[in-house]
Amino acid sequence: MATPLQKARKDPDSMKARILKKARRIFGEYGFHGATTRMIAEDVGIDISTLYYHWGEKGDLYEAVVLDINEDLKEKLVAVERAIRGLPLATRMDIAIDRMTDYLFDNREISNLVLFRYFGKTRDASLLDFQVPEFVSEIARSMGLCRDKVNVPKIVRMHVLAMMNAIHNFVSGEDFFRSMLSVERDEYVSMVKDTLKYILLPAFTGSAGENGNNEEYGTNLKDAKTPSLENG
Amino acid sequence: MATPLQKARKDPDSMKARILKKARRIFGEYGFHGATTRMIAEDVGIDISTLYYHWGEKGDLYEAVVLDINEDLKEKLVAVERAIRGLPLATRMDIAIDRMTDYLFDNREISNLVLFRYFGKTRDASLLDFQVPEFVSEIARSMGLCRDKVNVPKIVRMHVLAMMNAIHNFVSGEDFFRSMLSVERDEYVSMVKDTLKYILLPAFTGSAGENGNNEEYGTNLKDAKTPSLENG
DNA sequence: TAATCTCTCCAACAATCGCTGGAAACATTA
DNA sequence: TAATGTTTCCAGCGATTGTTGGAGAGATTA
Repeated sequence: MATPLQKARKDPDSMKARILKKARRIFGEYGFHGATTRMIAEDVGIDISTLYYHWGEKGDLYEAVVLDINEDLKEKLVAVERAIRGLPLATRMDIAIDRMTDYLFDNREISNLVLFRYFGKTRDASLLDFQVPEFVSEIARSMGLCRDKVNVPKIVRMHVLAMMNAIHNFVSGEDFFRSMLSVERDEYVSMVKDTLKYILLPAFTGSAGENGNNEEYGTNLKDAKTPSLENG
Repeated sequence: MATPLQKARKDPDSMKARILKKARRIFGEYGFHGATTRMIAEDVGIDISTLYYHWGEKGDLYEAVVLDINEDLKEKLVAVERAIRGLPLATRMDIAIDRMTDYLFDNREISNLVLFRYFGKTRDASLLDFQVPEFVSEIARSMGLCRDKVNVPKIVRMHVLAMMNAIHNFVSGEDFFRSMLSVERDEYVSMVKDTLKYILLPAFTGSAGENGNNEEYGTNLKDAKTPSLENG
């Protein structure tokens, strides 16, 4: 018994998938209340009732969008984890920042929607009460930021949140920040990466550009075996 | 010739000011489209047409709200700058983080509205085309993060953006992150401060908890005379 | 062919949106 | 007191919102 979301992800050419794709973009740009079902339907090129035929209420479509990007995000995190496994901590972070930044710049709706979920509220609270796993602990483990692989300390989860938020902010606020700094797209992207590394690497690896020797993070962990996201 | 906003800020007991205060909170919680003029009027306890009598269109009220929090933010930055002037860089950052975090936790709508402005769009773009000064260069100067006091380099402005965004995120996302971590309010606030310092201090001052000896920032700047925000 | 199922659109619904005209209530001035 | 100006509310406007019923078009099955 496949859910509508599973069907859509299985067949990307189906009408369900086409609607979902546009819905991601529009919900991401305007938020839940800023987006209208008519905007989405018009973007797909279909009548509005066709949209309702496939996805039901606006809230259901929004939930599908959130779960959809969550699935994409998880797949990407697994791929990044595989790429950095076994490398020293500083290298792991360097690569992870590069890859996640590139990926999110190519899929801006993801950052937009994550931030909307963090910071925005809905008039009808019951529309947003569905649960979405947040991966912070998994990221902490795959980065090797804590020794205890079962129970990730709260403060470490805060550190991961700070990292992820920093990336999402620069991706999602691109238009605003770029016009503020008067830079082109390419220059902005590389400035984002530089800034993220400038700020994050020293904190987690000891000093900028070098491998970790911080007493809490670093040395003993930089090539520690880390558990996998893939069986979650 | 005083603008409505100036009148409201001058007399905090006036109806204009009472409406503005509630509007800050509701626009901050729900965003421009999520908030309705009826919600605001109901919150003040007045009829909706009274709101329109004082503030005109919804977009005008929203603009007044944004300019209002901007003025508050500027005043706070001036106060913080005065408190940290002349101190070593690490101390400056430590105090600035503490004060700004406390202030924004006490005035969450500010962080909410700043983030909405960065990441959200409006259906009618012309509603948001008013300009708001962004203070990034002033913050960079008052923190002593650059030598050239006239022209703050773009990469330094990016660093300031990263700092400010990190604070706004934790303030604005309090509900979400707290339920994610299962912590009480007080514990969350102190975890936020710890995390901000853990991440930001090493990058800007060389190593955690110590004064700066970074070759770009730090040494020569930690007690440099910095220009003031007050005459802006 | 007839019947059934899947899909798409047209038209319209009630509710809510931003917004306004005009009448009261109140305060100020003459 | 009378006249004028300011503030507030009631009632309602047109437009847009989310949402639905029902009629077709097309493919599949009987």
